[in-house]
Amino acid sequence: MYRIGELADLCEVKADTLRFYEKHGLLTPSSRTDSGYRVYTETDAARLRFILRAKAVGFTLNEISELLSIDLDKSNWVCADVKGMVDVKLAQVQAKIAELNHFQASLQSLSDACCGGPRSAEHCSILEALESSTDSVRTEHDHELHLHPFQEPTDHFNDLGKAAHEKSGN
Amino acid sequence: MYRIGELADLCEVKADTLRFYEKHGLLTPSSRTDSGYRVYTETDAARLRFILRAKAVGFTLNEISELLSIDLDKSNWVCADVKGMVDVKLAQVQAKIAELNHFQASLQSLSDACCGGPRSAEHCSILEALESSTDSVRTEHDHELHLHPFQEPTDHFNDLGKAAHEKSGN
DNA sequence: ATAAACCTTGGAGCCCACTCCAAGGTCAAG
DNA sequence: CTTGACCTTGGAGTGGGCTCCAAGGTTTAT
Ligand SMILES: [Zn+2]
Ligand SMILES: [Zn+2]
Ligand SMILES: [Zn+2]
Ligand SMILES: [Zn+2]
Repeated sequence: MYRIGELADLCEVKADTLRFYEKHGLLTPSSRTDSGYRVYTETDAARLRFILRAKAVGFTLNEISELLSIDLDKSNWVCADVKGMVDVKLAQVQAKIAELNHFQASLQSLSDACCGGPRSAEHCSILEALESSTDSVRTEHDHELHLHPFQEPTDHFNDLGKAAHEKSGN
Repeated sequence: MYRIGELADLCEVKADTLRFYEKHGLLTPSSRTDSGYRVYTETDAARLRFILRAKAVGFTLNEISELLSIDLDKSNWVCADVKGMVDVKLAQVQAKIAELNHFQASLQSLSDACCGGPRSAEHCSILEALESSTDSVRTEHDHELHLHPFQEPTDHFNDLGKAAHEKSGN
């Protein structure tokens, strides 16, 4: 038997969260004290742990509601039903990962092209890339050129060397 | 000069979205007709494209507001500022990817352990894993045993063959 | 002249999972 | 008997990005 704060501490959740789960039908305490305090049994605690484990693998609370009702009525469901839910979620997660991998690659190429230094953002290749319609990103390879405008012919060599370091835009 | 629907079609966005961006200070049309219709210039269109490109690399609209104000006032910002925003976003995206990779691995091991067949969910290893406190997942390797309770000794061979296909739980 | 296709506004609703608040009741220790 | 830690409720707020609605005004084609 736990009061709300005890169960919350036990499962490293806030009491507010337990009230929220109750409001949404996921976890109703088995009883109340005379004064109205929620009283959770060990069974309630097990149900909370189920919820938290399902959350830890990426299910939403709505999906967890479904899983809970299946769990309480197993004989009317088959493995295909349960595995179906997992596989749908898996596909969603994989789709999201793919999207974020796109973001990650784009951000990395923007970051790589920018010197990150104290020079004016007027020359910043990140802003330039966001302004322009092309997908390629210019690398900021012209620092010394700006700082030393009167270069010797050997700077052509520098330019070529730097150019070789540049990432090609996609 | 575009009316709202024209710009929306041009950039494959809904007119509602453009009004939403305006309400949130991201994109205000340069003028209005006498009858109150929004009129967008080519500059406005460029700004919208900036917004859409920033969205495509994962920035939120609030972050895009910041980027836009930097872009309009470049001389008062430096590369470090811009690259900083990109790198913060990059770290956020990478953290989210890491979380989703966890989800993905957990879901995959749940899925792998379940037969996905038409048998009662009473034997489902997915539900069992969500109920139990251990992190390992039992593989459902006992189908034929249940369906054909009177087996010949050769079924031991079947069991071993199946066991070799099983993924080990984590 | 009239219909169709456009445009205007303010505001509500949605998904998701909390999180916080105010105003009060309860309970154990000192 | 007071203090402080706990508990109760309903409801509002957060961030994010739209999306839809109603009730009207405008433009264009026929
Ligand atoms: Zn720079
Ligand atoms: Zn830069
Ligand atoms: Zn099965
Ligand atoms: Zn199963």
